[in-house]
Amino acid sequence: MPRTTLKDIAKKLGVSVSTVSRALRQHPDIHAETRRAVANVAKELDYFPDTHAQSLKGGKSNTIGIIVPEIRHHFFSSIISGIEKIAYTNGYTIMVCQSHETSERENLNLQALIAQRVAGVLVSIAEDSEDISHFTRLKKHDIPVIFFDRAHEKLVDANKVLVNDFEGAYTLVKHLLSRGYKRIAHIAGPETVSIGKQRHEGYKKAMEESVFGYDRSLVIDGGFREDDGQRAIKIILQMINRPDAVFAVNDPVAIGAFTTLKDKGIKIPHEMALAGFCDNYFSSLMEPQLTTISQPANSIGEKAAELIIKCIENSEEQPSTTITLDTELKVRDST
Amino acid sequence: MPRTTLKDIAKKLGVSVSTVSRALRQHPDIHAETRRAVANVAKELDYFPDTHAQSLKGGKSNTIGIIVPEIRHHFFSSIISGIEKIAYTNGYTIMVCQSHETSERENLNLQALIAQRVAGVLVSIAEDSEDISHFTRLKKHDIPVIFFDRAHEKLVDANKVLVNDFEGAYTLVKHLLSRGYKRIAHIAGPETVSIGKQRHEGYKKAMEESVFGYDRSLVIDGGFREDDGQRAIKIILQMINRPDAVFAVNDPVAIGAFTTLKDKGIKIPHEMALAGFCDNYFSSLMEPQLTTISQPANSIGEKAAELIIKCIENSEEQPSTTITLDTELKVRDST
DNA sequence: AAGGTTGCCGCAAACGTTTGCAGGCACATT
DNA sequence: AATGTGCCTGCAAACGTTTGCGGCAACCTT
Repeated sequence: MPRTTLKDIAKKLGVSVSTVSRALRQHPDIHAETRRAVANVAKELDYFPDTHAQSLKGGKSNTIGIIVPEIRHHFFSSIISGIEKIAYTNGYTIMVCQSHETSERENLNLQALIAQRVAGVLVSIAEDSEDISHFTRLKKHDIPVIFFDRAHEKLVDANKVLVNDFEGAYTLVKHLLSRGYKRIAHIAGPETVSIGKQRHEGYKKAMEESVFGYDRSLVIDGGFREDDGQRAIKIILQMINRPDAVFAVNDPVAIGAFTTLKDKGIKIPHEMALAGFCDNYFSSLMEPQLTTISQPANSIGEKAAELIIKCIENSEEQPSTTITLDTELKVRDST
Repeated sequence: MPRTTLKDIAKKLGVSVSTVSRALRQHPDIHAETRRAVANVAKELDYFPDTHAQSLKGGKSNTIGIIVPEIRHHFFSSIISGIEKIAYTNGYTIMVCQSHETSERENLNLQALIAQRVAGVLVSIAEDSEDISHFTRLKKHDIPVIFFDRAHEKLVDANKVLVNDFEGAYTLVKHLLSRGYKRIAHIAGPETVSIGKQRHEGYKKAMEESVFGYDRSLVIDGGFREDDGQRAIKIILQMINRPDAVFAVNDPVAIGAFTTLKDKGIKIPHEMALAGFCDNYFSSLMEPQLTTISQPANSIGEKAAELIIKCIENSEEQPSTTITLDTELKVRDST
């Protein structure tokens, strides 16, 4: 059975296709009775407008594209959940892509989204996004884009929804210092990505203000994934003057460090304290519960969705805005 | 700037639109030189075919719809990840919807997916899906559908990718019995959903074979969400003859029970053992690590994606198949 | 040289919608 | 009776693609 179209309804009622279209869209030109009749037949025949035909005609679709590094990370799936909620209530559907932390995949995802004529794109960039030229293609295609959680340092005039990375890191490290930890290591992310740079800066400032000072050798560079955390913590454990606390740049890295520490039988926090930027949900499930800077994943998604919809619907160029959400220090057992 | 179309390329080269279309699709009728010229201009102008126009013409899109109860659950996001991987390598994109465990939202999601003319739908039904008539609409629209993880008992001739729920539950409860637990409670899910029924059945059989027998009063009915687990474990804790072990039907329920037990300071497994059907990742992060029947979430997604693509591409009606994946008993600290 | 073959290309229709414009009808106004 | 005024509806074009069919050269065959 081919899908039912406007033509089917029109034929059944002996009216024209345009009348049916207008009737369904509540156009005032159409007689109330006709409208009712159309509505009835439409329901009877289980009619839906074909979104492809609609977008083809209108040049726009009602789909919002999302690119995240990994769907599986609770932090990102929570954000997606937040996005979906807002998108849904505004009549948009979402299309989710994963970059797997590579800009190559990011680029391909972007192609697919452009081909889909998405109304807008929400993206949290991959850890290796050195070259960000692929995002300029969106501009060429007049597709608004919003960067959430992670942005690139070169992206200055862009819409962003971020958390207060610098301040969060600063607060957390201050907390560690106040707890009496003396050698605090930092498992850092790539400097080109905002959360990598800003969190490192926050750590740096707090350390500089301490009696111990900032020591670059206590910073282990890496990516944003679990195995980066595993690798880094092993390096830290072999340091001559072993640190007594670790600040991990994000969720997977903290978990990688966490599991490795447990595997090696190292007691948290007595032998090594651990804290990081984490999803609240996760860190409270673990044992010991992790002290973290908790990030409002859902709100990030909601704000980002609200902003992109605003950009889509007021198509006049908006000034680029940055929304910064506050983080919260959650002191728990791991420090 | 409007997007570049076939017409733009054609105009620039002084050929017809159809020639450009064929050239890009490697049609043998087109001269090699022409084809090269077209390819060059296409790249220069950053051309992508408009998927809406394509689907409108072909009546099919390259989008696969997915409906899950919650994206945020690691189990489902892992499945989605598996689906995305296979879909991606076969040139499909995915569109993700959440039912939030209500069949009402499920229905609306379905509408959106039909309107999108998705090529196929993968769905894990909501816990309250009593009425499943909305799925028959897909059939009317000639859209293949595959149920993964959860199916409905009334869906007999449908494609399914499930895990061996009955056997998994049976094996797990046998394990608990062999560990010496005497009063094993079961936090059950809705009977209309396959995983609810089958896991209960597995539990029942194992108990019937034990010296203790099957006692319906040890089974607490509920849904599939975290608060169901919390509610159920509280009931269990207040039982006159308190059980010494609990088998939770799924991931969120087990976590709900877990956190509640910890909050109340009840030692696992000494005062109460806990086990469940869980995602492997999760259960190994918790402390004590949870004994579980681990489910191959990624494989479920991959198999489901492979199957739906087969259904889409061999459009002749396939006989309905059910793929059952094996589970694995992971004995850990919680029992 | 007439007819046949082959290689390359364009015309036009079709997919399902939306929408500016025009037209037809009934009624009220001169 | 002719004109004007709403009200309702239909025509047709357009969005960007794909594709069957036909056309027109150039070449080959007898």
